[in-house]
Amino acid sequence: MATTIKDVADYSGVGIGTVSRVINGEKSVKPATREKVRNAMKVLQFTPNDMASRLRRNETRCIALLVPVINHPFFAKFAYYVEDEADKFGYSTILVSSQQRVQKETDIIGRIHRREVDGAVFVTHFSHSEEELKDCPIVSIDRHFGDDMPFVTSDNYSATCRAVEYLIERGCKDIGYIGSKPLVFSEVMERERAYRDTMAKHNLPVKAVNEIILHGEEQKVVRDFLDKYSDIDGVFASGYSLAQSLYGELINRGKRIPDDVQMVSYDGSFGQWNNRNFTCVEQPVEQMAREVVKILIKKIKGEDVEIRTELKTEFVTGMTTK
Amino acid sequence: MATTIKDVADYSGVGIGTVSRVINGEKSVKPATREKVRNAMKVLQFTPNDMASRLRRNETRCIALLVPVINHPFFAKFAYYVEDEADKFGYSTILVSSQQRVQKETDIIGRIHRREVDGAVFVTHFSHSEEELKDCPIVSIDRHFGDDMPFVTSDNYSATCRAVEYLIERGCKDIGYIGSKPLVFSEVMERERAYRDTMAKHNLPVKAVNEIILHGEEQKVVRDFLDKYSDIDGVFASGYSLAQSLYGELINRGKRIPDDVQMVSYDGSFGQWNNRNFTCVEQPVEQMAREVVKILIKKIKGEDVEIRTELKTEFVTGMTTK
DNA sequence: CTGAAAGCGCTTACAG
DNA sequence: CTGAAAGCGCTTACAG
Repeated sequence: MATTIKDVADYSGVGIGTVSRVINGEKSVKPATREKVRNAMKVLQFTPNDMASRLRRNETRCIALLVPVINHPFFAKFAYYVEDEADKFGYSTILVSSQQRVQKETDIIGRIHRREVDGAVFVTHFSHSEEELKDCPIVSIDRHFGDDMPFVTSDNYSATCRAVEYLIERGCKDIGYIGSKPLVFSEVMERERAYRDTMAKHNLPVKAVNEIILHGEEQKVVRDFLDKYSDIDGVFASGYSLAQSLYGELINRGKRIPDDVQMVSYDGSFGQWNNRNFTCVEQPVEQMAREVVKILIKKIKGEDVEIRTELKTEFVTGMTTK
Repeated sequence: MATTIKDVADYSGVGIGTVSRVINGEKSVKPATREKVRNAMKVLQFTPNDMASRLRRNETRCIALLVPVINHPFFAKFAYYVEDEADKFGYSTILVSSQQRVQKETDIIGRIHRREVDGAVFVTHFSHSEEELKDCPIVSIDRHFGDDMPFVTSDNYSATCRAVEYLIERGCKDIGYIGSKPLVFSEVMERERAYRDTMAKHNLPVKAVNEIILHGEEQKVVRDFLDKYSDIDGVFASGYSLAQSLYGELINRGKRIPDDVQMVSYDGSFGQWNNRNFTCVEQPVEQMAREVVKILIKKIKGEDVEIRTELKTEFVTGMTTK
């Protein structure tokens, strides 16, 4: 049996309440008593049992982080900062890769209900009933789940306008758009709208593909896109994986980048893993992660939070445009 | 207040013990009773409280995963499979990126002691006293911490011999080695030994740099390496980040790969993020992750486990060799 | 400043 | 097959 607060109390000749007070650093303990207890803890190598205090306090000090996949540069970087920020507040982060399975997402809601975690950060695709989500402290990235679930997003519309305008400035006339359509309403949809609006404004033809794409299917969609619009001289890719696939496929088809086709993507600069720099709209991943954690913790504590938080992207020029 | 087992018991007119038995699927409950209880649970929207059962059972059903950084392709992929495998056994995975801070590593040991997690998977650099590690269910990758801590590794020595032999077969005469020296004894050290042995066997000169390198410092070490050994026509890089840096720096210096310099690396194929394929020794990341989790769970349950588990790598030829 | 006691929501021998 | 009771290791009014 591990040593408990009771053992420490007996050893130091005080009550268990006093030991608890020392553990929790309450100042209402007489210094002499505190020392006695501290000493006993050291001698007995006592470590307080978290499970017990959690039960008593009714808080787990854990949050769940749900991402579609962790081995993807955007999500990995995001996870890195979520964990770091949560840690600052004394929260642990439970990692869940949904692998696009709705079941794993729903599981998280169960984990909140059964008090395995206090709340969750959702980066995902699926929809969930408002009923299920009721009273669950969840904050999401980009997606809207019901009216009172907070989310953090980036300036999708204006950033995409800027990116498409850039292609036009660089001389592109036939600009394609390739994106992945989310399953629930998401700010990501603003990207396509921005593209269409910009094309309309310049009287340029729309060449868009925007489908539901699961991870791993990018290749096929990219091929279909290029088969359909073989004459493009510019393209906006809504997401890193698509941009990667597109780049590879364009090279395969003998296109030179940026000479024959110029590319801009939403997310594309993950320097640590890739020496190539795409011209891209860079999301403030770190800031988004830290913000989402702060909002979640406020929500867990029952404080009021903003429903919508929009953060600024940065436009980064790289080797995929002239 | 959330509904508890007591509410369910009252509603269905049974004792709380019986409700508990139904929750845990014990077969010793009369079907009629079971139905009554099930119904009550549904009506009252009861969800069992995990914190309580954990305390009572003295198990958290959580493991911690410690990696130096999560936003690195090897660790991210590894994390993906660790989480997936742990989930199969009903365990949640708490993610911790140590960011090379010894403090965060030591913290994990504290988390085990205070029963926040049942055990941990360690992928890391630092050393810890045997005292601290005593009785902690921890399984590591590559590193040896004391004699009774199990670890999973790959066939570092023979795989590196094979890789260096390959460079020799391809005509290299001046083969460099660049690696990161771990802070505690690690199987990774076998790579350098393999390189040196192979060079000796062929009477070729040793041009090795093997330093303690923290993430983010690769660039500098690579530059120093290339300054010192500017005449190499082949190089073995012990790790993905080093290989990436090396590749970039060689290109910067006007070298053509593989025409001027051929490269082989340990880890280098992370297709999902990188269209370039390095010639490399590919570690069985998935298998390593699943194995490490299985061993950890056995250890948590007090079963006997092998101290050393070696898994086979695969040699993959790519565009960095002739 | 501190102790005795109740209670967090479960599980599990024990007895029937 | 099932209930009453003890107990997991803490925290926290309450009373002094």
